[in-house]
Amino acid sequence: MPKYYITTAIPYASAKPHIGNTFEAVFTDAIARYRKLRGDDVFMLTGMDEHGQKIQRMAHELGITPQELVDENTRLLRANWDLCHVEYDDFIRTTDPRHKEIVKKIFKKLHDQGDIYKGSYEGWYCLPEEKFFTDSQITDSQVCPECGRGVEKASEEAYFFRLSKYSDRLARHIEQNPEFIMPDSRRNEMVNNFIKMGLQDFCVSRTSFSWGIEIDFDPAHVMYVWVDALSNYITALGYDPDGNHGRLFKRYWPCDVHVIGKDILRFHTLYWPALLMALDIPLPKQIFAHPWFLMGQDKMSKSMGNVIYAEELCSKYGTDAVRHYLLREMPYAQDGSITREQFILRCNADLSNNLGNLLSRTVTMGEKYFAGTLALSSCAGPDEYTHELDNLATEVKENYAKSMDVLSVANAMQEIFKLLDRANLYIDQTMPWALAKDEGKKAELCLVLHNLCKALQQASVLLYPIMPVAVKLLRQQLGLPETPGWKESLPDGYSVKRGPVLFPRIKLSTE
RNA sequence: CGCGGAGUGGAGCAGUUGGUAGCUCAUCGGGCUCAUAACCCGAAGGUCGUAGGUUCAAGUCCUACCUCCGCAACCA
Repeated sequence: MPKYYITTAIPYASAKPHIGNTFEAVFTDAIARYRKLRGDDVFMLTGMDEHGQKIQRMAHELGITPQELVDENTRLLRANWDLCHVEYDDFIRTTDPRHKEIVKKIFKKLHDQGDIYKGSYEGWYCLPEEKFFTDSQITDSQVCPECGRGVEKASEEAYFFRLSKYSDRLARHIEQNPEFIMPDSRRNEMVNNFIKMGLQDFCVSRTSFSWGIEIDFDPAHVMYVWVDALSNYITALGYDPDGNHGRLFKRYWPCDVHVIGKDILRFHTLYWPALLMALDIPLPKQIFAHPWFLMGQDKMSKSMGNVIYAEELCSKYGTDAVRHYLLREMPYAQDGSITREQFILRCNADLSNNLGNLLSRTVTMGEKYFAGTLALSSCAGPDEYTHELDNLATEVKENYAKSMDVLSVANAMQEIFKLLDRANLYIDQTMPWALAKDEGKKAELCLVLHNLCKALQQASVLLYPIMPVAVKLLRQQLGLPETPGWKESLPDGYSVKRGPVLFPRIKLSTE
């Protein structure tokens, strides 16, 4: 059985999860569910990044300990994942003892072999904010981008990782493995902006705050984000710098795909691979940087007050509708857009009118004309329509798989709706209500309903990674096992039973 | 001249290797009644950012320009 290891990035524990975090988790979950459906041995990892100065400050301002703060935000994140039916295999927190212990060993090993060295960090320092800023953040005005007060050049003793040493190897690897960074445009950004200019060492420790993993051999320092956070992908699997790796690491590493946001591309495509090279373990096969959701045309931000949270949408319209929207509307490489109106229109068109209504009319006719009991044996033999539907279903499934295989989820979903559209048309073409009036056409009528149930069953398989719970409800009405199988087919005999409306239409006016 | 994208009917988007411009929503007309006022058919609507070029043929390649967005390192 092929293995498949997939991860989300670990969000920073400074705030409750917004719709972008939710998207990433749902997207990753959908891919993981798809791979499981295909029969892979899947391991999905997610977690939380819990250290750093910002956490320390926030906790201080709130009058609580950093640990209390991250405990609460991690709880919120897991609640969000649960709400959205994100089924992960492990959740790693950078404050977990298992993580800290290994990261310390990693840091020590890298230091001992000379990949980490002590130097000094230079930047623009804002005294009142106690923060460093880069040249590009300061512009010409020489004021703090956060508080507007003056900044001055300052330096601080810090450890650095020798990224420069791995420049050439990294460049070669990216060139020889075009699928390593996806989409293409993101790879180009990294290559042109960084690789070609030669990589600079990066800072991996700080002395200006204490909420981080301690560096045992130099207690004045704590680890700065990179070594700490990025390592989560291997510490969770039981990686051991001494070589006594855990079972999971042996089974699942190297990672098949790290799903991340486009904002942290650099760290995952340059820093992380170089760290792995230094540790002498294989690189992940792919880093996929997904785009962002915009609120209409605008970037979502707390200061603009236009941030959307999954909880609200889920409670109003249902989790599966939210998953459907997020996955359907996020393009492969460009930012997607979400507004309340777009959301409602999309749900009504795809879920209520197309999918839900198709199920509804099919099951109703099954009950009305056959008392809910359908059997292939009482159907007429396959006709032209049957072959056409079967061929379409085969084609849709193939295209769906091709798209899902390259993480193009929105395109895969379009395929499913081609089949559902065709089934809705099929009803009008065959007019089962007319067949029902003629006792002599009972077998023909039976075939129509059987073909409709078959189309719904086929669609349910493909929809499962997207909307697991709705699919379960749909299949109940068709008398099928709750969980679909990739290669399953409709049984010869089954009974349909009308259930609650799958996706009630949402009225725009009530909002 | 920093780098990478995007600019397609009212709106949102598809358009792999160049060969009659498609989809969803909205609009208008018609059909049907099994269904969640849902479903089906038809129509109107685009000089595919601008200007050139290559080609028998370009949204699809080349050049220039305009507009918008992202990236531009030790920033979580």
